[in-house]
Amino acid sequence: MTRAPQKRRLETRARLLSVAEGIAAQRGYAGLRAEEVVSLAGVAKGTLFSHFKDMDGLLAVLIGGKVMMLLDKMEQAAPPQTPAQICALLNDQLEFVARERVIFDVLLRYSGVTAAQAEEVISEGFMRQVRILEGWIDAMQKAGTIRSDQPASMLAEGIQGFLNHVLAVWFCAEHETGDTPQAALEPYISAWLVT
Amino acid sequence: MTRAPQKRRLETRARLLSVAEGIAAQRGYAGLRAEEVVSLAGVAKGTLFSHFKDMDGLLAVLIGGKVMMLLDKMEQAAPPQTPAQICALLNDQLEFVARERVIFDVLLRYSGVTAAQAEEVISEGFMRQVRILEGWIDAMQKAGTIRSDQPASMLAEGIQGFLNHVLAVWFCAEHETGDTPQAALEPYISAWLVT
DNA sequence: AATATAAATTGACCATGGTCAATAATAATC
DNA sequence: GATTATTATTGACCATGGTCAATTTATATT
Repeated sequence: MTRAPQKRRLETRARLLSVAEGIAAQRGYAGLRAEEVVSLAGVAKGTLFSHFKDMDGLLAVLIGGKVMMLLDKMEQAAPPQTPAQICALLNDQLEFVARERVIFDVLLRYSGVTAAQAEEVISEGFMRQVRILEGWIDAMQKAGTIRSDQPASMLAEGIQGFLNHVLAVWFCAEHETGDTPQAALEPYISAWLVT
Repeated sequence: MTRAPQKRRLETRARLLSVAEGIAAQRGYAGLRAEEVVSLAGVAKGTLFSHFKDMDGLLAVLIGGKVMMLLDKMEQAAPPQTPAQICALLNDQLEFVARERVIFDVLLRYSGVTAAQAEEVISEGFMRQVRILEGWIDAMQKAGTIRSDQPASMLAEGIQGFLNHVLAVWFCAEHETGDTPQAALEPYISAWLVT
């Protein structure tokens, strides 16, 4: 049987996260160095890796937190009534992920449908997003403004696919094309949801 | 003006690739170690990185080669006439990518719409695949078996999005769900192409 | 053939993530 | 409060990718 973590451990973890967040805010997530985090947090290197499986694990917690905040906002907003409004509500999220390739990478890696590790805030966020989308879509289906030949869950997951797709293209194209991910998303969503 | 590469360089490159391919065939792409490749190829470490930007660059060339072979096969096959047949033709590709997460990662990273580096076989493969899909879809649109309210190019790119989506889910779920990527793909494609 | 210029390769060197036996701090038991 | 068991932390150590000034090899020029 595993015991609850001691107070000291929780404090250490909080310090590591807060330091890491500070660095990330300044130099970006990709700019995080294990050495720097532990030195600023005043702990040894091994401690970091006893709290997080690896650097990606740390990133996942940081990024997962941000995503949760964005989802909170999404949930509070008035439900969309058109595909275009769905896109508008996904704007912030798209903008956040588009900021750094490593965000996209981490989200894609840890956004499992099934949460294996407890620490994986990301899986949770992923599932939560699908649920939100599903709710919206369900309401729109009942209103008759979009197709109803497919279950809402499938349409919702499809939207996540398109989200990832436009982001992938965004990063691959190295921002050469003027198209933002937001602009690229709309046609897909519209075409996906048409009656 | 940059000169054409000398014979020696081409030989070295070929040896590096062949050695790397051998190791990959045995231990998987993720099992490639720079030290091992150069030692088996009989060159110094720096040589490898003068031929390829980094290990991912080497992987990209190896994987890009395989993808090209799969595309050859796809091109030779009889054009599909239903969404299900499209999926069937994408089977091999899906199976190849599903084999190792690192394949998916490399493809996603380098599958840019615009090829920056000459060496990026992957971008080329990516574009070629869209063209093939576009050809199929165009024919099916003319035959009236699928929707025609969207340009073939958009539908083709959407399919690539779904491909990546089911692969992402596949790797995230750690193969827990019995669903293969192939099985997961079909509903999306059907729903995407319906009239 | 001797010399000059450019291409190709080398390997010592560094940066960074990650490990793990040893130690310190905390909680449980007597 | 002394003893034992468990949890938390430590930091020397390793693995691996990647760099770059120096060196060797090939090509052009005289």
